[in-house]
Amino acid sequence: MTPRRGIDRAMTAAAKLLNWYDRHRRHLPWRAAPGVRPDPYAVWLSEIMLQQTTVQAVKPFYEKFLRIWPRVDMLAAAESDDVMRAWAGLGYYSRARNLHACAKAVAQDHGGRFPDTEEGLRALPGIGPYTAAAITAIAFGKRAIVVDGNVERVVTRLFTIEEPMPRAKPLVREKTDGLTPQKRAGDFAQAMMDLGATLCTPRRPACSLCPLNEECQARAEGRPEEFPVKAPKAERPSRMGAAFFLRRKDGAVLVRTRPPKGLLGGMTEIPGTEWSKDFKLADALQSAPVEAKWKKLPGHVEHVFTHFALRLTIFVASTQVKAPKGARFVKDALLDDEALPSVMRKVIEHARSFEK
DNA sequence: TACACGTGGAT
DNA sequence: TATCCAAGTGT
Repeated sequence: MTPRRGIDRAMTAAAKLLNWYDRHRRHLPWRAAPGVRPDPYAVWLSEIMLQQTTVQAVKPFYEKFLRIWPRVDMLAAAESDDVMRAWAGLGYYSRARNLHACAKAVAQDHGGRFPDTEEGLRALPGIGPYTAAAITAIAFGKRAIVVDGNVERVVTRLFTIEEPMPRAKPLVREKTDGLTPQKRAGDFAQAMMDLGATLCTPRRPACSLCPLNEECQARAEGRPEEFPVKAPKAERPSRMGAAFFLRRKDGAVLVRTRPPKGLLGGMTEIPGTEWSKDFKLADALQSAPVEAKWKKLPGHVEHVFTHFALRLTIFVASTQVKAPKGARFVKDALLDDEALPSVMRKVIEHARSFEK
């Protein structure tokens, strides 16, 4: 046994991980330099965006938001439509509504400063147990037990937790508590996430490079990919529907705003039918927003949501009418600036591809 | 507790 | 092509 081995053995897992983090941390736009306390607003904004969303997808949105609204009071003062437009394309749009509501609450009820306790943070819209713990640790340097999907993967592997998720959450939290150091809890949390994102990956983890490979039970048993154990997922149902792309003579396009809650809540859409399993194409025109000579376009728009797959048939028409109740015309040049979710951008792209 | 809630990249 | 899944929250 070499002296080096003896030192490693004496180090806690947290010390090993922090040592690794100091050398291999990812450099992300929302991370402060080592030793510098980050801006809680930046930490909060990034954490909300990163919920169920990849770092790569978040980066441009984070930069855009920080450019437009550098401080929480400025975001609080923004128009809701502008926030939704800026969020369009990032998904899970209730996050954007809660983001804005949270900014207003911080500005109005907390003097523009984020609460520095988990309890205080947890009371704000869009901040759940994970985000409250993450902000407490990362932005305020206080010890908190931060458990996200990365931590779940790392910890279930370290301890070969056989109980399936999410039932194992209390045990994972308990184990994470045991690993979390008193100091540098924020760095520890980010180190766990970096480890999960770069080495302790869902498939083909790079165990040989892992700073915790000597204490990992799953690695010792040669089956890291078997963790975390998850219950089998229900299959994804299919739904169908139609959308009606109407051009006025001046080129403006008919759109409407979806109801504030639920799927794509508050976002702009091309008017259409309900999306259902038993959609009948023959009945589609009954749902057209105006009477017109609707022409069915060849092909379909396909889009996959988390819990169902959608196939839309697109109808197009051109008329000179007033916008029906609840709908409005948008100049073609301004259409792309609307709060359009990705599925609606596909609809527009499909319709445009058949023009001229 | 279980389900609703987006999107795009990786395999 | 199909499936998985990525720093979860709200109901």
